[in-house]
Amino acid sequence: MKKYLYNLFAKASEKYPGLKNVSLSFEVPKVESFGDYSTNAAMLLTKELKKNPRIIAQEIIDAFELDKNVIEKIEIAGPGFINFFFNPAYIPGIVKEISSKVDNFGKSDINTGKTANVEFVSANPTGPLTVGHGRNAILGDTVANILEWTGYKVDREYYFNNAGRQMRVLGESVKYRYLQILGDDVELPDTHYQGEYIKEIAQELIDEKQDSLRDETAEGIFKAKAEEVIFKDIKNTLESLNVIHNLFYNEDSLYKEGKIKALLKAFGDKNLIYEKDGAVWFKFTEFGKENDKVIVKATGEPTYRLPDIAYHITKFERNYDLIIDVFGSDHNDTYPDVKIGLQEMGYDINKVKVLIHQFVTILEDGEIVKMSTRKANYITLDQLIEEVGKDVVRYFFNMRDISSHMNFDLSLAKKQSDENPVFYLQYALARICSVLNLAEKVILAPSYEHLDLLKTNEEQQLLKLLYKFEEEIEIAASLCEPHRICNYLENLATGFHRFYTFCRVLGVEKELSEARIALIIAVKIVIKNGLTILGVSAPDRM
RNA sequence: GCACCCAUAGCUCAAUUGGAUAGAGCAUUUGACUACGGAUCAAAAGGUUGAGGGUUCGAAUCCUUCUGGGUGUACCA
Repeated sequence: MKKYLYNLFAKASEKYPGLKNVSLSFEVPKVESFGDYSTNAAMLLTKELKKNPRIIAQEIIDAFELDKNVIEKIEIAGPGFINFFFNPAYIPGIVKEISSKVDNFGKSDINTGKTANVEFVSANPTGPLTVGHGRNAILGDTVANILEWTGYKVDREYYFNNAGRQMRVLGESVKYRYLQILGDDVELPDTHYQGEYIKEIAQELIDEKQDSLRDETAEGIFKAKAEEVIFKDIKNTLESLNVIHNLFYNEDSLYKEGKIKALLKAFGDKNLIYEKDGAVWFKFTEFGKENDKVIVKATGEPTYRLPDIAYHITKFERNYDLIIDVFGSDHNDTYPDVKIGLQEMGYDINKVKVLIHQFVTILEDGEIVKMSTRKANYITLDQLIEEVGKDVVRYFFNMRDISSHMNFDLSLAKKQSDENPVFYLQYALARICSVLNLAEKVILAPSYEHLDLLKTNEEQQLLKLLYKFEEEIEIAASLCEPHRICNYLENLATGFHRFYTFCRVLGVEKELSEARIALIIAVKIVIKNGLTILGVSAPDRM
């Protein structure tokens, strides 16, 4: 319907040239009596034309070539809105379109030919993934899905660092546990990783090598074993959420390929850095930041900023049209530095989109569960998946705007009650499938010949929702906001349930019945496609 | 102190990015199946969008000053 309106305006602008300068937009009014779509184009022209917007609106309407079979009525309302009322017989056409595209309905080609890189999770292998990582993982993966639906070719990338201080501490932690199991009287310092998983890794080493590792350094086999085991666990956890990265980028390769040194030299040539107290500092104060920051420590080791910038440069060198970083809010102070670095190296930082999601607060019986990997008093992502299931985890993390602090009430999620929107959607599907099964038994098939019989209020509302699916995906893609898909699907399911209670599919006259079968098949396809984007399964029964 | 984010119905959250009368679910109250799955539907009630000021035809949304929360503010990543 919207596409039709755009065409209508494009033609009208030949007769009414003022329209060419308007950034045209159509909205579905909140109130039904304001029509199916509405535009504020006339109001946007008031300043330019210095005329009453209602007069402008009338002039625009006069320039239209109208087909009464498509648009029944046009009204000017309020301060100058132009409201469009579509012909009810035109609206069911969407059902036919859906039936021909099926799994591809909702896909568009607005970004075909472009490539995107979505970097997410990127946790260093120091411990199991937390619930916070879960939000990150689901957000990144779903954004990637949405981008793919608009035509992007997407790489899902995981950036990690298996060197550095944290990993050293990890190796030491394992060695302490190893010695403890062997009966040595050593204490694990507070500063080290306290989790049970450390003991398990130590036990594995004992099973494999007994006490022969007593004199090995913590940096050697202990660290290596820990990394191997933990990374495998991380990948397993992600896989159980259907999150699969196709690229892994190790920070180490930046050093091996000399990219760190080269970048440092480039910064030097551009006079962006200086030495002080044996360290190398970047002049962030010249870019409005409060302090300059160290990028190479006195020990000669870079801080994370330098490799982060070098890493992002590789993304530019790999020619992505869109570069997305997914971070938790604890990183919100670091990416501006990276952007400054990139900008000074001459890269177009508009290609970089940083998604900062807020923290997840876990509530259990009304109590807040605080989380820290090192102190090990957290709920792991694995535990969460086990408690509530993959579908609920994926849906819950997707359904909120990323900028909102999210409360995840465990006791509530465990209940799996009707408060859970996942079941609401899946129930709609199950109902549709059930009706379709019965239809088959009485030898009724969908027919697209008499769709104009779909004219009750409930049917028309449902049909109009179907039109919006593709558009919602496009908006969700351009804003990187997966929660819009959830909102849309819940609306669609409501529309269906309402239709279901007021309109019988079976047991009415044959032509109407066939048209309604066609309608619910279309609804089923759209719900299924929506759930596919979210990574939630779409069962035929439940 | 400074930076970023948040504040909307009793609770958890939306609001087509500046649009017309701010919407859902839960909880509360009241209705609806001898027929396609009642994990459903209909209706009532619930609001000074944290407070004040500004911008304009029009503000939950933009600017500003407060208040209250979150996250950072390392020669950790």
